[in-house]
Amino acid sequence: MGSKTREMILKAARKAFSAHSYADVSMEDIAALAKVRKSLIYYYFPSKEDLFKEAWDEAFHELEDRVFGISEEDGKYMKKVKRFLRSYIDFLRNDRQSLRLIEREKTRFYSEKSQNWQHIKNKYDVFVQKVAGVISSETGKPAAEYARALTDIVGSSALLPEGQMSPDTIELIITKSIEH
Amino acid sequence: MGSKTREMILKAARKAFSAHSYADVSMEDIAALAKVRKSLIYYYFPSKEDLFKEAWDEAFHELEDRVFGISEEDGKYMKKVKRFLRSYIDFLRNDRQSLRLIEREKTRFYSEKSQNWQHIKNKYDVFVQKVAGVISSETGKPAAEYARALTDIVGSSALLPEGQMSPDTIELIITKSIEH
DNA sequence: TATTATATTGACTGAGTGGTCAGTTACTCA
DNA sequence: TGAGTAACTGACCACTCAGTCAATATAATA
Repeated sequence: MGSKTREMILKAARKAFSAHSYADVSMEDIAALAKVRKSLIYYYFPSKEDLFKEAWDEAFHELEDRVFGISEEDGKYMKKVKRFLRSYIDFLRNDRQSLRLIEREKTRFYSEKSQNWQHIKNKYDVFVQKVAGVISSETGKPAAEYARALTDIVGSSALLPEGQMSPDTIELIITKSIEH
Repeated sequence: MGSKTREMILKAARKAFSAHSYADVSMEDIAALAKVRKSLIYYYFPSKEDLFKEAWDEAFHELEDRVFGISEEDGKYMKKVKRFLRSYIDFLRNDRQSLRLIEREKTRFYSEKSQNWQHIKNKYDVFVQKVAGVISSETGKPAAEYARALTDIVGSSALLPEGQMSPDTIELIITKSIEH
C-alpha cells in the first residue's frame, strides 16, 4: 500500500541518496527533506538499509524499463546496439538523479554481505549481463568485460557535476570504441 | 620528519582508505591496522581529514610520477599519447591500491568545502588538464571532456574487484576511441 | 458518540565516532 | 645518574546516529 506519506519519504530518500553517499546520509536528513519526524520513517520502513534498497530498486527499474523496455517498433531502422545506447544515454541525460543513486554505492556491493546489498548487487550484475547480450548479439563476440566498462563509464559520468562531461562525449566514445 | 611509526600509520591509512570509503573507515580501524593506539595517530596527524589528505597525496604523486615522469628516452618510437596511456594502464595494473585511494572519494570533492578537500580536488583537476594537454598535443583538438572521461574510466575500473574488467580491455577501448 | 485502527510524535537508548589530555614510559645527552 | 624531551597510553568527552517505544493525535466506523 503506497500511502502518500510513504511516497514522500521514498522520494526524499531518493533525492538524498543520489546527492550523497549512503554513509553520509542520515535518517534525520531524509526526515527533514520529507518534512516528517525521523521516527515516522520507521513506521513505514524497517531500517535505513531497507529504505535504501527500495529507493535503489525504484530508480533501477526505471533504468531497466527505459533501456530494455523499448518496443521493437521504435527505431526500426536503427541497429539494436545503437538503439540501446541511445536510450541509455538518454536516461543519463533526463534521469541523472536516478542514475546517480544507482551508481553511487557500487563499490559497497562488494564489501557488504547483507541480504539487501547482495540483492542490489545481483540485480546490477544481471543488468550488465543483459547489456553484454545486446552487444554480443551484434558483434558475435563475447562482451562481458566490454559491458562492464560501458556501464561503468556511463555511471561514473553521472556522478560528475553536470556539465563536466557531456552525454554526447560519452556516446561518442562508446560508439567509436564499439564499431569494428 | 618521517619516523618509523608515522610511516606505519600512513601505510595503514592508505590500505584502509583504498579498501573502504572515507566515512566507513574509522580512526580505530587504522590504529588496529597499524598496531598502534588511536591516540597515537593524533600525535602525528592533526585530524582524520589531514591523515586522508596525506595518504591521498602520497598515492597521487606516485601516479603523477609514473604517468608524466617518463623520460623522453623511453619509448622513443611510441607516440606521446600511446606512451602516456601505457604508463597509466600500467599504474592501474601494478598500483591498483593507490589508484583506488585516489579515485574512491572523487564525488566528495564536489560537496566538501574544507581546505583539505579542495586541495585534493584542485590537484586532481590539474592532473586532468595535463592529460587533456597530452591528448590535444597530438590530435590538435581540445580534449578537456575526453580527458575527464579517460581518467574516469580508468579510475572506476580500479574500484571494481580485480578480474572483473581487465586493464587490457580498458586500454583497448580508449585506444580505439582515440584514434582518428 | 464511543470504539477501534491508523498515523505521527518526542523523548530516549546504546553503540560508535573523532578528538583531547593528563599522565606514563622510553630515550637522549649533559 | 638525573633532568629533559620525545613517544606513547588509557580514560574520557561531546556528539552523532540508527533504532525503539510509550504516548498521543487523527481518521474510520459502528
